[in-house]
Amino acid sequence: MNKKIAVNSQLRPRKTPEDSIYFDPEFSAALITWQKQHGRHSLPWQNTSDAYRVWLSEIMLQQTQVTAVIPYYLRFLENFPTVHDLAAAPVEEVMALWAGLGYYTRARNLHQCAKQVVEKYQGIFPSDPQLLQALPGIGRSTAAAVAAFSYGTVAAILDGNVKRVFARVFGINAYPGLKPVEDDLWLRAEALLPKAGIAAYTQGLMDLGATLCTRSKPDCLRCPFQQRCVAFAEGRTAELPVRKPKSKQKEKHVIMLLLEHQGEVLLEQRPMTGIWGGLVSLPELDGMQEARVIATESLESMTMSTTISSHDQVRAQSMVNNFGEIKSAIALSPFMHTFTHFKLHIRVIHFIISRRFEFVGESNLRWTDLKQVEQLALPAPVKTLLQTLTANLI
DNA sequence: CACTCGTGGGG
DNA sequence: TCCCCAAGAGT
Repeated sequence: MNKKIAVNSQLRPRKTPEDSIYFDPEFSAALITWQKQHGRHSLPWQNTSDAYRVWLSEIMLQQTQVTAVIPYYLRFLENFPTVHDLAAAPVEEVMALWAGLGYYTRARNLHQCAKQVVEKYQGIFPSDPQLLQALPGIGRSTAAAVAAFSYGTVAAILDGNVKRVFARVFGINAYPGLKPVEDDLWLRAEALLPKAGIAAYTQGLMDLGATLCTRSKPDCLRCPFQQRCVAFAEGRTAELPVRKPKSKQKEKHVIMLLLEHQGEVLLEQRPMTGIWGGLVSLPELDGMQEARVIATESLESMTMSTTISSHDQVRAQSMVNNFGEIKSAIALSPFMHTFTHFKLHIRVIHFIISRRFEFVGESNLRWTDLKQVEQLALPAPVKTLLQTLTANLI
């Protein structure tokens, strides 16, 4: 008896949906039918099985809404029609095209991934999700989506849409971000996979979550799962999925130096790690040290407090000492930029100077023509600021 | 594994 | 104004 089981498991080394207590072929059948009739069919990255386009869209859509992605996707395709074009491009160009879309590690991984696909796979994305997942920027869910849409490989996705749909349909009473809960959701996702029609099924999960099973005001009357949905039956669509436990918003402060000289501004390449990693931005002083820059119209009365860190003090003083004649020093209105995990209070001091100073040795600082703003990988608020500055100069 | 990493839109 | 969070991955 035991021997027979062992033989069976050897013949079927991989777990199939039938093995799971969550197995339910009617789920996928209903979803596939719905998707074909009511799903989305004309998004820019649909109606193609080109793995490059599928992959590009999936990376951009990670944690990002469709409406935000569309212009970036089209721009990338124009500049990089194939994975070979992307792989051959300088990383600065990739970063510049990505600027504004957020999560900038995605852009560097995108570029690295393109290079690896060209080198290892002759520019042809593999169809095996495990091989895809070994590439930078491609996780379990993205690997499955790319394989399914490009090659019809049967593999499970588990994105925000799927988590929300499952949480409601199956009445999951715990925050989906918790490890054990997410593990259970993966088991369900695997068990519910169809034998055929994986592309329509995968698209259906996304479409259902995006168009009907939205986080607020879900359109349950048109939902193909209304009859079986736990949340609908119990009137708990507003409570499910369980919200993320809120952690207190941290706040940070920073002072940015906007040094301008004859249509040029001083910009600094940011380190690869941390916020806005790898982007170009304005030089910063650490505002957490209660730094105070008192900017006035006259050079003589411009002072900087000594309460800032020694590093920043040296940095600021070296700049100030090299200003030459300061034509004007104006503190712009402070503003705030909100991230997922904290708020950044930004104060910008705008100096217009008469002499452009240079730097000794290696430096991440460089003077840049304001006309190049559009081609630079700038953080969204900094880009807005510089665009406003440019507009006012005209 | 809990945390980090952007931005824009909706309620 | 403020909070939530969207086609997640890397550490």
